[in-house]
Amino acid sequence: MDDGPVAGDTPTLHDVAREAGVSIATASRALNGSARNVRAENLTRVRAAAAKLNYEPHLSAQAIAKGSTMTVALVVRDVADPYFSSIAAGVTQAAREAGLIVTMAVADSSPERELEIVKTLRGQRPRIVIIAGSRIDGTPTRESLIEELQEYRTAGGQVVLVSQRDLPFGTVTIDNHGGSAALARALLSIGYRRFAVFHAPPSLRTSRDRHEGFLSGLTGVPEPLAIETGFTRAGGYDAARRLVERGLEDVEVVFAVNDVMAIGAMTAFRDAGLTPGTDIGVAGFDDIGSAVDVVPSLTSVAVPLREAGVSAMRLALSADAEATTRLPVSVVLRESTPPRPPA
Amino acid sequence: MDDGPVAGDTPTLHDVAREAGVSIATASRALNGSARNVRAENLTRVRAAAAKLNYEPHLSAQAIAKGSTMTVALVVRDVADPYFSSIAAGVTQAAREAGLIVTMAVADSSPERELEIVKTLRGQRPRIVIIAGSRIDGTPTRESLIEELQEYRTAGGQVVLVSQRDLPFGTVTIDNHGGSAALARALLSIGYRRFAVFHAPPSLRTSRDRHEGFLSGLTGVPEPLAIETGFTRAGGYDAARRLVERGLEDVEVVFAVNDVMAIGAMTAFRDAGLTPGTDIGVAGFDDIGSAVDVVPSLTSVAVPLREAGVSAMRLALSADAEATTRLPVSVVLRESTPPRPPA
DNA sequence: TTGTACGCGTTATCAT
DNA sequence: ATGATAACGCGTACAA
Repeated sequence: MDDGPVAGDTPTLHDVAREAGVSIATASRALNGSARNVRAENLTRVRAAAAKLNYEPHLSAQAIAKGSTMTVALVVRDVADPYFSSIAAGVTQAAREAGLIVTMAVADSSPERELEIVKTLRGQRPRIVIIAGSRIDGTPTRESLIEELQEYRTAGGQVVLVSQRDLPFGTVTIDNHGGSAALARALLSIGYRRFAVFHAPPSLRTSRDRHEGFLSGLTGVPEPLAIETGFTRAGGYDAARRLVERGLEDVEVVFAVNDVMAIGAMTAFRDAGLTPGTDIGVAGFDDIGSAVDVVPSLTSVAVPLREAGVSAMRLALSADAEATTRLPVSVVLRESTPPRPPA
Repeated sequence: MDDGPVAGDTPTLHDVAREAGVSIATASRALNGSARNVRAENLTRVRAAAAKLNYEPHLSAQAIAKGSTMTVALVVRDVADPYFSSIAAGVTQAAREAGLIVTMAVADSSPERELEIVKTLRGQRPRIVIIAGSRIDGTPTRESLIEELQEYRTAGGQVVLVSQRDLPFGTVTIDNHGGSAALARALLSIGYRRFAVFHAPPSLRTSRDRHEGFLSGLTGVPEPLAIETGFTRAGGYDAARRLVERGLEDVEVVFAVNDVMAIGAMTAFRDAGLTPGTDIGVAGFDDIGSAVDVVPSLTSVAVPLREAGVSAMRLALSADAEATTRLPVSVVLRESTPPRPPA
């Protein structure tokens, strides 16, 4: 009658080996390594012992022994934002399928914070680093960040950026420019001629691309009115309020560079006594879940966010260091931009 | 002129020590341990060397050397759901303040998957395990899960459950029962008398608590009509459709046990030609962000989700193994339940 | 205060 | 096929 390990102690490989009556090396082989090179009987004995002791290998120990981890480090701007949480969902799903563990850090829209995260993240020695929604465009930390990310590479890690292009790393982009252009053409085709654009500061690359893409899709109409504001619901609300104060004049439809801005704008219009869809058209970008639940339902450009997360992982696992995946988007016309009869 | 470590190699403490001309032990003390016991000059030398080499300590190595990690393992039902992503935001924020690393796993609404996750998670030897939105009520895996979680405890880890009570672990609950009762009283006070409840199967504890709480708040009115459906937007849509098909009869207001269900229900009513708020009142629970952006804006019960995540971390760090934090909720009446003049 | 040496749990190399 | 044993990178007694 053996009394096993001391109560309250987590069993180690050593305990399993002892329980199975084999050496620790054989136990290791039976559980993790090349199971082919171990006698069938010992294999079952070890497995039985592991099950009996409820043994789980110590990942950290494995990591330092093998010289590499099973970790993918995910950095997002804000988990609570449906945009990023959808990407995170895709990443975790793909990571699970690949048997990897996901660690998550939140950058809070701060480039400094982001740099700090990426720095300390190195301590984890992640196999893969995925950064979603960074705004490293034109920030003073840009160079340092690139440098820091290079180090992961030389250390054998993969770096993938989501929706951040022009950097020497694997990249998953969504076709912001093309999607906005397609939206512009769609709105033209159903009769709209006078446009306004609610956009964020151009240093935010996503906003700039969508803005420019929209302009490129407009032909033969007056220059749209551009209102700069925040990339948030509050920003959209504020821009709409300013537009109303200044006088709608002949603006027929507003394109907000993302859905939450568009939804905020709709609420602002309504607060000002205007009915979105009827008095003024509204379109967004992202096609977030609630786009179909607002009234009127929101015209938008559908972005496969979850797919973006999955693609990021796929890219990282492909070991193709600087490949780019561009995700297709699709225009979804809804009630917020009803067809407009020619004047 | 020294040539430092081989290019492409991640510097170790050994490299730092060599660069600074001290022993590994001194380098270790200077960077992490008791910095008091090292001469000022060596301290600066080591720090300079670490900075020059851009050294980051290998967390896995630290973990096995110290015998404990800096990891908090977060298990959520679905990251893409705003409910859980808000909790996750709170957890990551609090973890950051405590200098801990968050790993995230998604349980996909499956108790089996949840058990599997909790099992393999042990490999991480997390300091803290936080489980949000489990549905371990009455499932066959319940006992195994409890047993598994106990092991974390005996291994020196902390376990905290969010919105899951009656288990021998730290718990953060939201006052589902009380909040629903308060909502019921509020609706009574503005004139509603005939109710319907859209709820999920009672094995889902959250749904059951909200349902029962609502009933307990109703006095002197007919038994509400109860429609069982899924805990999702689609479930809400479906329940509303069924209610309409069956005939609204005298139902004046619907309470859906969460907001996404309520929003789905509103869309279903509208699809059926009814105007929510006017033809039928609708109320939800959670007060998710889009509650103010739907039309009519949704009456709900506000839940401090982010706070829940923060509280879970606080609880875990307090080392008070089985304490319970109950988060207060508050009724928010909006346009979806306009005051109803007495008949 | 500093350095030496051992231990953490695992994998991998090398004999056997 | 199996068992010693040397790594892996770090913390920390212990000795100096």
